[in-house]
Amino acid sequence: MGRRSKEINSIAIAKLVGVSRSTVSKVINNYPNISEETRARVTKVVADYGYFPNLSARILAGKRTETLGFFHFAHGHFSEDFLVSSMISGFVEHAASFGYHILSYIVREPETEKTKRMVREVFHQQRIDGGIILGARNHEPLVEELISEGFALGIFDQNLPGKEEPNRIVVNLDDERAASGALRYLYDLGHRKIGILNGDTRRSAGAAKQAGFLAAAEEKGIEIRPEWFLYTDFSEASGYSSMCKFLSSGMPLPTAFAAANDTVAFGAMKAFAEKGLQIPEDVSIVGIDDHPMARYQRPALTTYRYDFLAVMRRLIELIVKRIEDPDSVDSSRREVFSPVFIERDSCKKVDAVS
Amino acid sequence: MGRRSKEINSIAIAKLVGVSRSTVSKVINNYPNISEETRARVTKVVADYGYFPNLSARILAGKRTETLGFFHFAHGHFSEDFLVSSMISGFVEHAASFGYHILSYIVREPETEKTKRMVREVFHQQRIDGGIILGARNHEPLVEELISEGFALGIFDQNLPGKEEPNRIVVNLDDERAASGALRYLYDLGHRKIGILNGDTRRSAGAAKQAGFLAAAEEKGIEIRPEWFLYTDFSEASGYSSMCKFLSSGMPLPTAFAAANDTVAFGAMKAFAEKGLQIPEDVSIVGIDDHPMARYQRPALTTYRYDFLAVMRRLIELIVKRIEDPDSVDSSRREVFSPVFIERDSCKKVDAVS
DNA sequence: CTGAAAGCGCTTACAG
DNA sequence: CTGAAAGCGCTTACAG
Repeated sequence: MGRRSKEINSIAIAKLVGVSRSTVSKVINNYPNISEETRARVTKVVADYGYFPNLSARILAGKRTETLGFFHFAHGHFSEDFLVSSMISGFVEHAASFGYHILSYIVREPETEKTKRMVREVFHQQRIDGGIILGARNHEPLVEELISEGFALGIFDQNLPGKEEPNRIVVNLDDERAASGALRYLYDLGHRKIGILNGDTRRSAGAAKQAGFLAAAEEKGIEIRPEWFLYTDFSEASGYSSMCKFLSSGMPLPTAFAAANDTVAFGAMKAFAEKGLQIPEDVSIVGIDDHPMARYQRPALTTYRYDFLAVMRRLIELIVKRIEDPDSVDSSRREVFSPVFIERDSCKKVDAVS
Repeated sequence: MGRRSKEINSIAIAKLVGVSRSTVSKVINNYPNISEETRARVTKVVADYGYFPNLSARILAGKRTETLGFFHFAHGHFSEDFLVSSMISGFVEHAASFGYHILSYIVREPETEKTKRMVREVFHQQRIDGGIILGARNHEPLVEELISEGFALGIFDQNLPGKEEPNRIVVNLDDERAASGALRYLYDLGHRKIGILNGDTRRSAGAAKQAGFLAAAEEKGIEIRPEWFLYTDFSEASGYSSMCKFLSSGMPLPTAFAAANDTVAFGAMKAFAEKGLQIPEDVSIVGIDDHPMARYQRPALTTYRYDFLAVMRRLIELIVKRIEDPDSVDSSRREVFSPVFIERDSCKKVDAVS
């Protein structure tokens, strides 16, 4: 009928071998002070009967769950899912190499009581040993609450420069460098009239990218005109609608745009296409991420590549270390990864007339 | 220090309210026969103290884990990861709507003792209530073993026509219909010299697609010449190398190819491009899947869309039903979903000369 | 090197 | 409607 019969337990194994459950347990857990002969006999019976110690009983007796929660804060839109979900495979495999299991969650409305409860429950139930947070805003109350409750958290993309943020492991990509690099690249191609498709500045990445755009503009002595500074929330839809609105405003067009991420650039490119504007003939555009789709755009999008996989690997490594030996990792660890420039076909050289 | 202090437990709650642990438990589990007054008092204290019953203790006492294992059999190549991982988000959310958690695994070498042990352990440890299997071959021994051990399994894409396969829920896409449809489409455009990029016939989808290609060819009275029948394992790399080999063989080119999936088509398109062949001017190609990248190809790939998300949703629904009430779902349930044709730019009309 | 016993935190018949 | 007690299956000091 598909119902499972009972599994064999440690008492049965002990009886079979003719030792105590303590001894079985010690063999299973590879403890010292067991004679080779006993160890061998227990091991054999365990293998013969296909015995697997019950996980819940082990956890209840004080063992770790060896499970990590992966919380993807998605804030209602699906824009990043494609990118994020394409990271999951590598993520799961890397965790597995440490012997850890991955429980995945999508967090759509972190401010909702229902969502908060769901997430907190996962931790408080002791379903996981620690969590990985992706896409949360800076100082997301839910995240701060979990940290204050003492849970082990690894966060991707969160930091407010100058602010102390204790008791968390944070791994970031160098957003400021990517953004300023993108702007400088356009400048070096001769562009002086440059527009920005800015991101969500409530998120660390958004704030850092804005800082990068502005710093490079200032460095090169070019002014970003307010009407060329467009706002998005990092989603393709917002990139599209922002650009549509701008294009139908009748304002003069800059010769190039730097976008806060590739997804936003995709949206803008769609808007350009609908208005009959050719890229890069009529307008250049550069993104950030090297989204899997970037090279399939027409034209292929020039961008900064973020090695998300490497970053996530590192985050897992650090969180596992922290879980297994809390003192081995600073209570407030921070690491930054650098992006790599990928030149493709979406930008052209232009006469540098200011 | 990041170490967690102990959580409050049901004894403490009971003491606080002035009732027994049994009563606390009954309130938590929403059992009847509790006075409204008691229920309210317990509920309040539970909320005030942020009490979450320990999961392991509950499972040990006989409750479900409310967790599903998602096992993606990847067979060593990464070809499908992109597609598969793009399904995970929707998958996780849908499971959440049933109150289920998702534990994800990538299974690379199912024949390895190490892998087998890892997978079986997840079930035997009682980490999950049931599993979802994706990408496994027909009669994959590991899967058959799990079924024979009595675990609840939902399988995507597995069936051998005519064979009885008990004790499993199987959900399939209508591969035969997609394949025969693709071939008929080419025929209707006037193509008579048609090549096939076949898939891995050890997998249900591969066998069914081959049957579909062949059936439609027979129906239309066209012959698939052996040299135009190319073999792949569903991966982009194999599509590419198969096509390269064919193109450098000096054999005459058919006017069109039908590919067992989009990924294989992508590989073939790359090979065409490298040989300077234009699509669809020199050769037409049609895929199956509507891979997220299909519309970004140059030219955009004509294909059959598989609604993977809908299929996975249904699979989850069925497996959850089965777990919660084993008699509510046939021990050998089977459902098939139909693909939808998506015409894009990779095929052209041709004079029908046999 | 081995084992008896306590303990982890819940649920569930059962009795009242 | 409520509670005392057994039981789930393990691990871990502790004693020997």
